[in-house]
Amino acid sequence: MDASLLLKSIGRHISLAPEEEAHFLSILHYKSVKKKQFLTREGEITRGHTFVTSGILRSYSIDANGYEHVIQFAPPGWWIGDIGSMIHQRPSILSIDALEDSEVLYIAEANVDDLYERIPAFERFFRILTQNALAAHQQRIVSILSLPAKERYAEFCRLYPSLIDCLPQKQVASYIGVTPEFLSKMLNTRA
Amino acid sequence: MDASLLLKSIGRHISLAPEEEAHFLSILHYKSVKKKQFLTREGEITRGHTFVTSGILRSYSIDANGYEHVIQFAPPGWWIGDIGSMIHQRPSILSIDALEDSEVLYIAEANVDDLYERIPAFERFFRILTQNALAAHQQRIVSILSLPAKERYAEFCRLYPSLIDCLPQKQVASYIGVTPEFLSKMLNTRA
DNA sequence: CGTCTATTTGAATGTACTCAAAAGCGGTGG
DNA sequence: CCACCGCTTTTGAGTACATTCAAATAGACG
Repeated sequence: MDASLLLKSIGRHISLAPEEEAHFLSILHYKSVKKKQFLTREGEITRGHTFVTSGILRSYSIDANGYEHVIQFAPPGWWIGDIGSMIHQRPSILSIDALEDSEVLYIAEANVDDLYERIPAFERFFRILTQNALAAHQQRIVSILSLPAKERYAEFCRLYPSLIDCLPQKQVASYIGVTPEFLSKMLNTRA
Repeated sequence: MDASLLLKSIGRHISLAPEEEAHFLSILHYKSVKKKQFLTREGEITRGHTFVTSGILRSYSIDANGYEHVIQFAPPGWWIGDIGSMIHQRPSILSIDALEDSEVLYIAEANVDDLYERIPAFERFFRILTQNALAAHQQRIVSILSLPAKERYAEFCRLYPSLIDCLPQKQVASYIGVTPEFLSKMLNTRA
């Protein structure tokens, strides 16, 4: 279990005393998620705060017709989860699975409050993390409401250039909110 | 300037010593925003964390065709702002104005970091606040991507029953992502 | 009362979807 | 190493949900 990426990410916002770091590492769990395996299924309670160290995961909802809608992709260095399920301890409305063989580290929800008590700096860390996520979500809502499909695609390419060439087109279509057929036509129609 | 609603809201998550509360109140600014007046215009840097004490505000983006898209409504007891502009101190992509004569309290962005230093409990308060907002935004993205217009409207009615009968239909249409004409037809077409 | 904005209604249009089928691509096993 | 299988991508025809534009009606406010 290699927590170096996670510690580096934390170190960008707060500094931990050696014993604090040790305690943090002691409550960390490791999990391997092979391609197509689930980390969480819709209806389950979320496992906790999950950080991706390798591979790539996605969270998505399933609509009344059985179609999937991707809410987030999580390459290494990103956190993923159904935040509503996490904070209210209610069944998840999202499923999370792996698009490639992946590895994650997570903090069980049961340990999170204790972590905040012991090491208040984590309040700050997760505040910053959550504010960044909120800004991204807000931006996404603006895009979905304000931009036509073609520009939502362009924006996705701009924001996540490294994801574009490692994701199946079908997944990108689902993220920007169009059918795979429509995205294909869009990309193959000049002008 | 009546901060009782704000203090009550804070008290639900953290407790403050009398001198902490006094310090907090001392950095609070009051502003009246009359109907149709702006709190923030697109392109400006956000004023800071803003809490509504009376009236109702909305944040919205304007697309290439000049159409408005409502991101959030803020009745009394709610916070509002362009979080991206706030945390990165960059120009706002949202405009915020008042739908009714309103009053807000805000903390200037310049004082926020100092507030976190002096009273670390505010790290916790804003962490919780932001997590709740993130959960709501995530839910909204799921709805926009997964539900047809009719059900997005039904969900809005379910989530914000008190807003439905105090908002012009046009504003609700903008929030759920349809034109006012279409919402009108939707509501006047029996099943 | 007059003005301004919101809502309704209608007709024409367009963006994106559904369904179907063919073609491409990658992985796996014989 | 090639053949086959499953999944993704492409392409096409028909359709639907939602938009645009226009005009009439209704409400709210000074």
